[in-house]
Parts: sequence; structure tokens; C-alpha cells
Amino acid sequence: MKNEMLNKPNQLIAVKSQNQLTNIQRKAYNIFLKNAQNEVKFSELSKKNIKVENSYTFEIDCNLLHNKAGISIKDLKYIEKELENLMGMIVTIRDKEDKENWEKLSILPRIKKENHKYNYSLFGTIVKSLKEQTFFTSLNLFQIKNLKSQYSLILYELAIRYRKSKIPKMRTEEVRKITNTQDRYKDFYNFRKRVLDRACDEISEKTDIKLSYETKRNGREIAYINFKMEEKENLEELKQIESFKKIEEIKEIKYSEKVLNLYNILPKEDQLETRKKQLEKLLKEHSYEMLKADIKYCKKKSKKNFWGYFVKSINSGHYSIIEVEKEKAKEELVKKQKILEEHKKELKKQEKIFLEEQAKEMFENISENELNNYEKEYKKQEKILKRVGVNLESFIISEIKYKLEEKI
DNA sequence: AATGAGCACGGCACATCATT
DNA sequence: AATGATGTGCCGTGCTCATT
Repeated sequence: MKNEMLNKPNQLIAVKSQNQLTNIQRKAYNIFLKNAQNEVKFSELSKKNIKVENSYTFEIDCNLLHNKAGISIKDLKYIEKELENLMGMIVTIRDKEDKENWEKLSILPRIKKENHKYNYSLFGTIVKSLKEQTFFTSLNLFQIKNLKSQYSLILYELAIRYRKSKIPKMRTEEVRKITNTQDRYKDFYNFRKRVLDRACDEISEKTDIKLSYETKRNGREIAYINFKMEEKENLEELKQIESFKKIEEIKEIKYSEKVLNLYNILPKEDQLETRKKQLEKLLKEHSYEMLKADIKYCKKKSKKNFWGYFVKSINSGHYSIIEVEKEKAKEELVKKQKILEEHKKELKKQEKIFLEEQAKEMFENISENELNNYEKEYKKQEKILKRVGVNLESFIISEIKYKLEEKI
């Protein structure tokens, strides 16, 4: 189980509450959500209409949950207490049209342990968003499992939320808000060391992304924190290459000194692993000195197709197989490049869609200050813009989009 | 030039966590 | 209940930048 994906509703990404979520709570809750998401998408519940005002019940084996969440604690009472505290967490959902309207709900209203199983309820609002997945972040729970610091979890979820675009530059207070550290680490050095550095280091070490940050000052005070994320997508490939190299090295040891000597005087382009095998074979039928002389002779005579000339000059025509192999390798390469290109195209497409969404979301959360600035800008070019049919809202959204694009 | 705010850094004491 | 590990708050010193 390398990938255990949870499409987590964005409202649940940065849960704000009086008490902060410990990492055990956060991990456990992610698994509760994942379990519920499975049910609601694939079991008989998926056929039913989810009603916001109802609550829904799910069940998961205790050990399975502990295992998946990476909880190694054996003290069941301690876990019980953690789960109890988890129940006190409240999430607020604000109406997008009218910010005066809001809904507050407990993220885990009921839980029961019976026969090594957790039986728990979630409110319809949450279940519905798990099912519909309109604004969500796709979290790989496997990556999260080993994160120790609670701030790592929070920042990882944040980073993944903005995976396809860019983590917006945040005011320091904002970062403190989402990490629940407004009243903690007042000393910025401690905040940096205990929260930012620790989380970035841990995420970079243990997950599929690399996270770093830059700070920007406003006078003396550090006013902005700009997170930077890098994908580590080549990691698996690199590992494979590494292990492949090791196998090659082991193979190398098996060849005799004579084979290696001959191999070393081959033309550079012919120093392939297969040549060693072939040389070993040839050495059984021909003397070392003979082969050595042949190689030297053929190197001078035929620079274009050394090996073919060489083998012919001895007696056989094995080189054709190599040619075929080379051709195949070429085809493979072309195929891979095509796939890569398509992948890139798809990414760009998604990026565009995401940018649009992002810009709209940012517009909805725009500060008055920014709004005023944009209004000023708009008024400057009002005549032209109106003639083209661009109103203030679409002007701002396209401005935001433009800025986002620039960042990328 | 003097003053002070905000941060960097190391270090200490105490609190809390995670486990036995 | 005990304990080692880890987390947290706070202090002193020193630096830089901004204000007066």
C-alpha cells in the first residue's frame, strides 16, 4: 500500500480551534475521513442522497486505524483521551455568497469502541463534501504517516493544497494562525526553529515534496513568509537507477581480469555491459593475446562499426543482436518522451483550470486595501475597459490570475 | 548620536509527551 | 507511577534597522 489517497475537503485542511490538534489526532482523523470516503463513494451509501442535516455512521477496525495512521502507542486509555479531545474540534464553514452566514460543526460528533472496532458518526455536511469533492486536496496518507511534528502535518497539507500552483505568500500572522501558534513561540527565532525549520526539514526528508521558505521583512519585522515547494517525483526513478547500478557493480566483480582488460581497450562507445559477457564467451574459444590484437587492429580499421568488424574478423555475427537492441532502446526513448510531453500538456491544462479557481477564490477573500488599489487601477482605464465590456470583478480576477501566472 | 523594536543565538528550567 | 525524550518559555547578549 504505497498510495492511500484521501481527497480531503479544503475546509478541513486548516482547522482552527481553541485547542490544537495533536499529530495523533490529525492522523487518526485523516484515516476516519478516508474510511468514510471509501464508504460513501463505493458502498451502498454511494447510491443514496447525502442529506446535510443527517449524520452518518461508519466503522473501522481499531488496529487497522492505528496501523494506517502510524500510531504505535499501546496505551489504549491515552488514545481514548486523544480521540475525546478530537471531538472538541469545530470547523466553521462560511457561505461564499453571504459572509454573514456560517455553519459550525463538530468534526467528530460521536465515537464508540466495541469489539475492537471504532464506530463513529460524521455530520452530513462533511460526508457530502467527502462525496462531492468540489474543493479538495488530494493527500497521500502514506506520506503523512511518518511525520512527527504537528507543524509538518499542517504545512504538508497546505503545500499539497497548492501543489498545482504556488503557495501564496503569507503574512506571518497568517502562518501563525494556521499553525495555531499565535500565543506560542513569540520569540521569532524559536518560531523559525521549532515550527518552520523543523517542519520544512521533516517534510523534505520524509515525503514526496521538498518544502522551504523565505522570509521578507517590513522594516525590522518579518512580515511575510513565502513557502516554496519542489516535487521529488524523480525519487523513485533515481532509486531504481541506483539499485540497478549496484547490480551492475556486482556483476562486474564476477568477470575475470582478462575480460576487464579487453573491455577497457574497447572503443568508448562500445563499453557496454553486454560486451563483457561476449568477451567472456570469446575468451573460451580464443586466446587473450589474439583477441587483444584483434581489438587493436579493428579499432584502426573500422571506426563506425567496430564490434561488427571485430566479431566478423574472428568468426561470428552476434553483433546484429546488439544493433536490434540499440534500435529498441531508441524506440523506447521516443515513446517515453511522447508520454512525458503529453503529461506536461495535461499538467498545463490543469494548471489553467486551477489558476481560474484560485483567482476566484482569492478575489472572494480579497482585503479592502487590495480592493481599493484595484479600484484605483480600474478607474484609470475605466473608459477603455467598459467599452470592451470588462467590469470591476472580472478585471480584478484577471489581474490576480496574471499575478499568479507571473509567480509560476 | 541615542534610543528602542525586532530578531538571532545559546542556554537553562520546567512542562508535556510517549512509552514502559 | 516512573522515566527519558522532546517541547516550550524565558533570559542575556548582541546585531541591525528605524525613529527621534
